[in-house]
Amino acid sequence: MNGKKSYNTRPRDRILKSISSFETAHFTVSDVVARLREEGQTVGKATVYRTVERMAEDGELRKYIVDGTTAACYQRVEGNSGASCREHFHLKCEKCGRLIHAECEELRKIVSHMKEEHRFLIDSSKTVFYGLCEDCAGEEELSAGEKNKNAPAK
Amino acid sequence: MNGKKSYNTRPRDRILKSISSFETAHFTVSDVVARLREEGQTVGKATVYRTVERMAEDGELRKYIVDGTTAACYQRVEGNSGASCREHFHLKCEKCGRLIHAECEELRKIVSHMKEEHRFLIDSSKTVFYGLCEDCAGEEELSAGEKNKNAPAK
DNA sequence: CTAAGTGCAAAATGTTTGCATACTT
DNA sequence: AAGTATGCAAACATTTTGCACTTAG
Repeated sequence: MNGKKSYNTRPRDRILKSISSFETAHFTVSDVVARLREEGQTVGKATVYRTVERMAEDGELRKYIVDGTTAACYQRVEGNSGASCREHFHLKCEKCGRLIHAECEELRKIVSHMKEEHRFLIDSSKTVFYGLCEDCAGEEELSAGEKNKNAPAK
Repeated sequence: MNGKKSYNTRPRDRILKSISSFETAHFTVSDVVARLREEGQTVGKATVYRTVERMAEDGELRKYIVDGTTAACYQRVEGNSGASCREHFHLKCEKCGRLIHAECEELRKIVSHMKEEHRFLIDSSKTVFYGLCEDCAGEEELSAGEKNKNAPAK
């Protein structure tokens, strides 16, 4: 996908395996390094950066910047094949920091709607909904009307 | 909004003025420092960071992380008057940086849907949809189907 | 043999923090 | 006087890069 050959080396193999072990979850470069270290395998983080960056360029991983202070997150792209690509959004709780994955028809509709009516092409991989998760929003707020929308600031 | 008093100091005044001068455009801390320096005014960047960070907490500025390698971007929030900003979303063009305001029934629906079905309280004032605006998305992409979702990589 | 990959440590960013000093109220 | 703010430099965190060395094809 990138026109560049890649050699099969032991470090590369380890890194790829480690990335696979994250399944479809998010991970950072540090996560990979840490996980490998736990298994007694050492790899230079520069190599991890290089590997992951290339994979992102090749479309095998998706790169996210979830929050300012946090490191870049990567995530395996599943079924990276055009039409089957799911609209996948993220919900980030401003209070506890939890990152929730949301995949649903409503969200898919929004993408179409924005395209048709507002002529704006949403990049769902970069879009994050901020707000309060179930645990952090009080029960009252979740069942209440439309008032008190202001979340307690960070 | 923050419960903390703030003193009127010369550096603070300069920073506020500089931020105002960016109108509704986005800017980084370096931008502010640079612009001030051009005018022969010096301020410690730590002070700018502190000022801007607090303003973001207070809801006067909005903080964006546009890209991994890029610094945090701030942008003045217009009409930051509590309830009026409800159900009001922003669309940010990743290419030209344009910030578009969107207020529509569909978006309002999403808020309810997320609350009812996903038990997540969206904070619409902090949520930004990233993507491509009408001008930056090619005509083909806007009328095309679901293929070619990959934005031109960095 | 040649192109590509690796690891280390240094450099480059971008942001935060400790602290002594200065300013506001 | 008490509470904030400031600026500097050092501390931090993340990512990139230069370079000598190894490895795959």
